[in-house]
Order: sequence, then structure tokens, then C-alpha cells
Amino acid sequence: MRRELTQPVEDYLKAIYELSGGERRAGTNEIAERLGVSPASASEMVKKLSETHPPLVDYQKHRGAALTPEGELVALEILRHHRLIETFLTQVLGYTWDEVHPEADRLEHVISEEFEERIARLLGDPQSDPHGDPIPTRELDMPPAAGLPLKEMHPGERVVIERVPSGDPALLRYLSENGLTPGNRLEVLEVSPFDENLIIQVDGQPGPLTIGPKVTQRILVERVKLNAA
Amino acid sequence: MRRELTQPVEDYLKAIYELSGGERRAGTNEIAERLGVSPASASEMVKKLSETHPPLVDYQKHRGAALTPEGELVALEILRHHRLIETFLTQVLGYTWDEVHPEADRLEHVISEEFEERIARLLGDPQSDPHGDPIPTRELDMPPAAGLPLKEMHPGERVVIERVPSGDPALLRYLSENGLTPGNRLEVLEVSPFDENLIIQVDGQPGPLTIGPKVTQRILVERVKLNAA
DNA sequence: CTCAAAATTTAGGCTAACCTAAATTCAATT
DNA sequence: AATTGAATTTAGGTTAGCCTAAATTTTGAG
Repeated sequence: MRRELTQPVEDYLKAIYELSGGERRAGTNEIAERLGVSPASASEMVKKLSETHPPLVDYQKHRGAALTPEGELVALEILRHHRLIETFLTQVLGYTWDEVHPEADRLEHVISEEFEERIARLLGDPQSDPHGDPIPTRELDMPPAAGLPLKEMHPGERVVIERVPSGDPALLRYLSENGLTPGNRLEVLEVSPFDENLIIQVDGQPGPLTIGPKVTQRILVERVKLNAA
Repeated sequence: MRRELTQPVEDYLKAIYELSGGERRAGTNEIAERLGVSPASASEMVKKLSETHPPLVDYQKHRGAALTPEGELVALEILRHHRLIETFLTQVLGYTWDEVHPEADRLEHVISEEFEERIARLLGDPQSDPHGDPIPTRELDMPPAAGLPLKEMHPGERVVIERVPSGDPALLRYLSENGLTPGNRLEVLEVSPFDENLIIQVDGQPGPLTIGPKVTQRILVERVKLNAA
């Protein structure tokens, strides 16, 4: 049952998983763009992955791709690798937040079960990575995503940051410079009604920060009781 | 100057380095066997590597291959990766001695300079890996190989183990079960004149051990003064 | 409901790395 | 010096994953 999968195949499955989120299908173009290949290549590959035994992808012409249960297991395994590695790199090797992603993207395909297990133990079986992304369990169950978009919070509300978007190193540097890291807290001071900017006061930061909807949409937070930090 | 090299290319360069040791040329067949490919493939690849700019391999038809200075740098870089990773896996992740090799063979091709540097620091810039194999420095100088074959020791001599052969997990398990690990000491009790077996008493082991020339040839040791352990 | 734009697929090709089988060259002994 | 067996190379072919350009299908705007 455990086929040897190539790195490109694993990347396609991971991309489809991430794009299709819960239930929608991932389009050929989306997949191609995310992986930096031509739409033709993505189309071809997705078709091929739907013709394996068992199929890893459910593919219907012109309707995009979704993972089969088997494909999803592979994606979750890779995602577990990725997020454990990111956690390991920051906590054990002292990488900064914004450096871990490319390294994890390469390592995730080559580590053994042994390596996975050993770093998981060393880290105390973490449930989320440094960006707050949930880590699938050993049994490949994905913990439910917690948190609401910061964008939807109202003035006066005090929240703890659960999760930040993990793809863009420059954005990650900006976030950490402004104290916007998982576990840290902030209060929403004001919302501009039309452009949807938020003015927030982040714990431990000198002054308030104005931040736009592109970002606040993708920062997930949890409301906290109003006892001070 | 820093080309992107594929994993197979790096493997060929490493193989040629290890086979040609100091100065002899590596034959096509040897290379093929070590890498588990057909002689035809090795021939083809070696030729190709001699036609890059700059060439990585010095190749003459029917005379085998040797590394150019550029090729040697690549090989040393990979070897540094490999041996640092082996050290890291045993010391930080608690791998046993015989498990590290395959993992390192995969990881060595994908880690960044950053990763290399961070584990080197974490480990205190080790000069040899768990098998006693020397680790090239940051500047890619290979430390001179120390030690003499255990095979050449005489009865009554007391030695410290410097280095053991690293390729074969079963052999490594056998060696460690019998206390034959780098840093440990032993005394040669007897040498059988014709079959060249050695009878040795390893420190910390209950009784003496008889061991043949295939193995003693490849265990490197250093003589020690006769103060007890 | 039509039709152009967007999305997708098909067709035809490329490269890296491998293979087997056949040819060639080397080396070593008679 | 000839010859044979081993080592090596060449010839011809395969597969995975990518590409561009040319069809084709879907969709959404009028």
C-alpha cells in the first residue's frame, strides 16, 4: 500500500489539499500557479494521479481535482512532516520564523518515519507549528482549525493570536516586528468603516498599529476575557 | 559558479571521491556498483560530468574518473553534510549508530548552508562523526585520516579505537554489541598466524573476542600508553 | 441565448537519468 | 604477438516531469 511517491507527486497532493481546504475542488490553473508549473503540466499530472491504484485524486475533466481518502492521507503525512520540521527548526535550531518554510519544503519529502517520530517526541507532540498552523496527529487526524479572522473583531475586543499566514517571509518579518505572533495578545481600538483598516494595540508594543484587511482577514484570533495581560 | 546540482550528480561525485581515496582513478564498474546503477549509466554520467563548465570530473576513456578541484569541493561539501547529519542524528535525536546512514544519505542533498551551519554550531564543530570518520571543515579541508588498522597491532598492545567502517548496519550493530566503538579501548591478546584472526579484550566487555582480518583491516586505532583505563 | 474570454486539455517535444544488448578496447597469458 | 575475458563504451530505448502552441470546453456578460 505504501507506494514510493516522487517529490513532485507529493507536492501536487499537498497543493490540492491546501487549495481545496474543506470541500471545494482545486482548479488546474490554481494548482499550476501554486507549484510554479504550466497549466498543461498540472492538467497532465492531475489526470495521472487519478489513474493510479488506488487513485490519489478524484479528477473530472474541466471540473478540477479533489483528493481521494488515500490522497488525503498522503497530503496529511507531508503536512505533518512540514509543520513538525518548522517547529523543530525554530525551537531546536533557532531558526527565525520567516526562514523555516523553504527548508521545510525540501526536508518534508525525505525524512523517515523514524525522524518524524523522534522530533515529534523531542518537541512534546506539538499541536501547532510556529505560525499556529495545526499539525496532523500521528494518526493523521487534522485538528480542527480554531480562531476567527481578526478582521471581524470589533473595537474594544481583546484577543489572543492563534494563527498567522505562513507563506510570505516578508510578511512574517513584518508581523513579528510588530508583535503579531501566535500566543501574543492585542486589543482592537478602532475600525475604519470603509477601507476596513483596523487600529490595534498589540501587547508589548510601544504604540498602536494600523493594519489593512488583506492581512487581518488571514490572522486568526480567539477572544479573551478582559483580565489584563 | 554555484550551479544547482541534482541528487544523482552529487552521488556520483561523492562516490568518485570515496573510491579514488587519495589519488587513484575510480573505474566505471566500481562507480556503477557503488551507486547501484548499470555500468552503462555510470559511463554516460561520468562522461557528462567531464563536459560541464568547469568540468567536475577528469575523465579519459577506459581510464576511469577522478575529481577535478571543482568536483572535489562539491564532494567535500556533501561529505560534510553527511557526517554532520550523522553526528546530529545520534547526539541530538538519539538515533543508534547503525540507523543514521540511510537518513543522512537522503538529507545530505537537501539541507541549506543555514542548516549545516546551525547543526555544526550546536554540535560544537565536531571533527569526526559517530563512526570516527573525519568531517571536512567549513572551508572544506578534509582533516588527515588518523589511525592504523587494528589488524597490524601485535599481542600486548593497547589501543584506542579511532574509526570503524560505516557502511554496513549489521556490522555496526555487531561492533557496538562488542564495545568496538570510537573512543573505547582494547588490548590485543593474541594473533593467529595463518588466518590472521585477532583475539582481543575490549574494555568493559566480559570476555575476549576473536575477530577476523576482514574487519580488523578496517578498524583504525591508535596506540595508547599502558596506564589502565 | 450567444459568444468572447478564461480555463482547461491535447498534441508534440525536450531533458535527465536510467536500462539492455551489442560493440569495442584493454590487459594479461600463453 | 595472438587471443580471450573483463572492463568499458555505444546504440537504441524507456519513464517522469516539464514545456509551448494549438485545440477545446466552460462561463458569464450582454
